[in-house]
Amino acid sequence: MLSERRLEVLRAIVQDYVGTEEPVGSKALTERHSLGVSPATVRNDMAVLEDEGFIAQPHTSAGRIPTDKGYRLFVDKLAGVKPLSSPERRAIQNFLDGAVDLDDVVGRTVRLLAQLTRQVAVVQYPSLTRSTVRHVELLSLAPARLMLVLITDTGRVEQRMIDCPAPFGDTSLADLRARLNSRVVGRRFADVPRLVQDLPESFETEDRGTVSTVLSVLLETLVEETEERLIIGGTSNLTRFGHDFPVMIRPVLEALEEQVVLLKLLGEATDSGMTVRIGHENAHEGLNATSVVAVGYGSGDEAVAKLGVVGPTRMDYPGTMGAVRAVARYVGQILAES
Amino acid sequence: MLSERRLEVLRAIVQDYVGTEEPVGSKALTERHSLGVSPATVRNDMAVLEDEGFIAQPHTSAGRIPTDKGYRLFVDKLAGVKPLSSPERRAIQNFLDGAVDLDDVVGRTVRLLAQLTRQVAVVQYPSLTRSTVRHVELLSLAPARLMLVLITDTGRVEQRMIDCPAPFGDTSLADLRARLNSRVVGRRFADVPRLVQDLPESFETEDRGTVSTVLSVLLETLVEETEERLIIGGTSNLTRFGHDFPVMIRPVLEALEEQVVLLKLLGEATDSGMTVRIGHENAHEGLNATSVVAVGYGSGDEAVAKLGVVGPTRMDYPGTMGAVRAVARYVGQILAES
DNA sequence: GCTGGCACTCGAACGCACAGAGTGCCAGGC
DNA sequence: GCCTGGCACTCTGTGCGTTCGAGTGCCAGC
Repeated sequence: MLSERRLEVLRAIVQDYVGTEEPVGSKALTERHSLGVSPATVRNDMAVLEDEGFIAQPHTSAGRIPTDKGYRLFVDKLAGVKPLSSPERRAIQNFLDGAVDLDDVVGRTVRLLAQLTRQVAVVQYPSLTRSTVRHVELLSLAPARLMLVLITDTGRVEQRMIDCPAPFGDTSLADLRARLNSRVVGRRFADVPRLVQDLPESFETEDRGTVSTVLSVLLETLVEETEERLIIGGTSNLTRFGHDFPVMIRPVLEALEEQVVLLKLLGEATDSGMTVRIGHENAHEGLNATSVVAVGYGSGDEAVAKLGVVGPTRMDYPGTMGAVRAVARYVGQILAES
Repeated sequence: MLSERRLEVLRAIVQDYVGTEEPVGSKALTERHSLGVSPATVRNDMAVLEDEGFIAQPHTSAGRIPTDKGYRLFVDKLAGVKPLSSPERRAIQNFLDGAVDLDDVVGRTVRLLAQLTRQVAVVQYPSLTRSTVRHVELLSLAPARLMLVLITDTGRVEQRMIDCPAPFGDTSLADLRARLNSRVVGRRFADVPRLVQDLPESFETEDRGTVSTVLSVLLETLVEETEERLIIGGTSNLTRFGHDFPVMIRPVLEALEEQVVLLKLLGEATDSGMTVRIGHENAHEGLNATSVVAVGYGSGDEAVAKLGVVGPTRMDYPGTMGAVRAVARYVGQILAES
């Protein structure tokens, strides 16, 4: 186990490196932090930290920079989550309160998060899997053409066109609409299939085909839309990445364009609490030079989706974590209110 | 007026520079193009072209590169639109045919365009202004709470919650729904306000407040949603921008994040035909080093929205224009079918 | 176990010379 | 009048050697 002072040295190295973006040497360390010991002592400590793999030298006779393992220790043991200042909190609340609908909430959230952390923000739309049904509507557009509209408790609306196998009368339509709603409103998506499976049987033979079609489209929508959407923002912050950045930024932009990658990334984050993945801890190769800070958010006590930021491993972890957590909370509140 | 050969020299310069990304000299030009004259002659022509402002030298004793004005002449007079190969066309069609709904169409389009041109693609959602109403639906969620659903002929769906000033009976609701639809279905958004303005008068006094509320929400939706949405893709292509690109790419990413800027950009494009804005022709400062190729697309003969690409001024104009035009056409077809 | 001292290493910065590409201009030929 | 070959000139990019300084590792002493 590392001594108290060595941990302190590591913390100082991380803080300085994050601030200056340059390898930090023993002399600079003692000057900028009151460690109570001389540079020589710090050098010894650094040698140990390097042996243990927490820091590294880009080249002989340069200062040290933290390794992924060093950041990991920093995040786990040395850094707290820095709470936002109250002006900041007020600003968040004001900004999010102005949102008019779900798209707007998500859009504002991603901009806010990007601005607050000065990094790339990723916000997932509230998942349908854990949502409940607020209303199902069936509209007749033509004799054999229906539109299905599905409204969730998080305000999301999905619609689908349905071509019926046979013309479907207005009374049957009203009937189906009423029965559907009485069974599924307030229920979770996951429960819907079970709740509607026997519906066709209660209709006249001639209508059963259409009812089945409608149900299959409904179920399909539930499944398809479980495949989540997300939006990203603040990509221009990538330009502050580092000196050698053409080579750094390319794979990151590519990874960010692959929604699949991002969804997997957020999916890997634990449901409760904040997840920080540092450098090579990220499965995706293009993100090996980045860290991801993610957290779940939701309208109630349960997370319905996740949000987070992607930035260089050399990031201000306490500040970033504080911002991410605060934003997630406020978004949750907003969703609960609407 | 420039002689035929000088134009030919300009064309050669543009082509070579686009290909190699390096200033092109007189010797290289004569070697790679059969101009039928010697380097010395080409040098004289280049001197003239430079006097006229079509090309420039980064520094004395370097080759020439085209100026914005040079690209402008190239696009206007020297370059055709390069049609896509038929395998490419088939690929486009297959890719777009797989789309399941409007979001999917737009999403696929943007990816396709980015891939085809290897640049940043921008696709605007079909505008509501020129759309017509397919259906208006009113749902009663609670005694004094309604949901308004608006469906357009381009498949777009908008919904709004409405809190009524007074409870609203089911018969009144059905009545309002029927009258609304009979007046506005098939009509253009722009005409809707005129068509519904006298509706409240035909209802009982106690319902007039609610009817007015519903109408005002409807009109509000029409106006609000005229504020268009758009999506972008292929930002990682920016990394192929140039050598000195941190400084180049930053303002571009920032501009791309400002939806307002992009909408204005597309809005400036003429409705019919293709618009090419080169370098400083773009009003936005951050895009002074980029060119924008945009074109309208629509389900019928009229454009309902625009799409295009943003890339370095040093781009393959004929190829890009060909891809943009082809994609716009196929998207139009897809929209017309659905 | 901490400290000061010291020799050593290595990258960044600077100056310099050189090669190469490209130009402008001029005199001569068709 | 237009094109061409030749030539001197002007740059930039590159390679090389030197210097400078930050930072290290190690050691002897407290």
